[in-house]
Amino acid sequence: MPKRGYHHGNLRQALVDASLTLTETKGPTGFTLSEAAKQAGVTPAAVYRHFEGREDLIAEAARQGYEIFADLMEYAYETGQPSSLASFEATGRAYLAFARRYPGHYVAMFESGISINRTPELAQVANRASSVLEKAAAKLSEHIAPDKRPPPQMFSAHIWAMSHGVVELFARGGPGTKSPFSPEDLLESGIGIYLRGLGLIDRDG
Amino acid sequence: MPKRGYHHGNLRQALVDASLTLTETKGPTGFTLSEAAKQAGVTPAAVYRHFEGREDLIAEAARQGYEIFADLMEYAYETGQPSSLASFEATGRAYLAFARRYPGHYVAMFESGISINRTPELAQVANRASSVLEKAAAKLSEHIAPDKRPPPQMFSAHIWAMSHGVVELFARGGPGTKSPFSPEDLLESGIGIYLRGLGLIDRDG
DNA sequence: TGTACATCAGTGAACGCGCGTTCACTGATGTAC
DNA sequence: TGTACATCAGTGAACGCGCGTTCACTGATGTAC
Repeated sequence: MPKRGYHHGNLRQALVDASLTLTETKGPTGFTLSEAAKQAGVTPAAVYRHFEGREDLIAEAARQGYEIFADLMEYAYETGQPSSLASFEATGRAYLAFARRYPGHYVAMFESGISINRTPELAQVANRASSVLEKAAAKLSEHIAPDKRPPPQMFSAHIWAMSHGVVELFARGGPGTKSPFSPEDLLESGIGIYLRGLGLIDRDG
Repeated sequence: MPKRGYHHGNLRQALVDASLTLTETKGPTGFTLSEAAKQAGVTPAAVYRHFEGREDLIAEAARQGYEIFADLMEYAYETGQPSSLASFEATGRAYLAFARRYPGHYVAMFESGISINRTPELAQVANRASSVLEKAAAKLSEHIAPDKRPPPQMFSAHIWAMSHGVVELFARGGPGTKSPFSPEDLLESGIGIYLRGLGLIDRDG
């Protein structure tokens, strides 16, 4: 329990949490500094004790998101080991699982317009997340004959794109919401077909 | 040439065009009714002669986007005929080409938060666009043995997701911008590998 | 344990701003005779 | 062709609102003696 009373106790994190709830329920536009402050039970001015301003607050929410995201990806990767195929598939699933479970973070990271290069710290943690996927792709590509092996960054990009597309179009009330397939099924089958195309899964597997 | 003078001549479309330029240069947040009016050389109040309000203006921009989009997809489809494979690939390329060439429309359609179901008219034209892709997928699936044929809506969804993901992450200043591959190459190769996975392209093709 | 004092997290009032929207109006354009 | 009139597209002033941000302040908390 945080301390109560005149001093909040842990206002900084409470503000981040409020921001996440807001972006989650009202979308990236719905978030305002004032509303976040109000939701944390505090005056808008109090925010400036902990953040430089509005952008800084969103950036911190995004940073925490990337942190969780990178952890999740790393965990998924290790869960799949020692099979590089299982590792790769697990990271794909982890992407969607993250979007589902941390929608506020997801919006802050990908839809709030915050630049990855806003601070070195943010760039670094974002990079950690994507390098897990690249590592998984690199390991996997060792199973492809060198002469017909596409660059691993290329197919990690493909999987990232498909995952992101599924999330945006089919999992977040987007234009594809009326699809008869669940986002999970869609991504699972999509990755499956793709890996078959790389010759990494049996034609009938 | 539109008429000049006190009466604008074609203010309605001028406002839509101004909105498109704004969303294109400043993102979905950068658009305001007042700014669009200003850019069209007119008072904000004048907008209400032609639109119900802010939302209605964005919706019209999106509607025009879907119209162009659907036309482009249909044209791409026909260009590929009689080969169903060529048709399918062409529609995928058309998606990215549309995003490139009509960035304002793209934002209005996919990032402005406008619901596809805002008006029946909007829903209908959006549906026309996606049904082209579904038709292309259906034709293509005839070349797959019936017992191992996934539902055509499923793989049209896969291609749509990958296309959208490539656009958002790699073609619009997103987090993947530092990728060494062009969005076009990424999408082309991604679709290629995917179609190989469906058994529709030769392993070495 | 008690007192004096420094620190600093949060207050509350105020600011300037641009927003979307409304309203009564004006004056250019189009039409009837 | 000229005049009277109806239409209606755009004006400009005004509105209430919530925003992000600033500032001098206050009072709770922590520390030194």
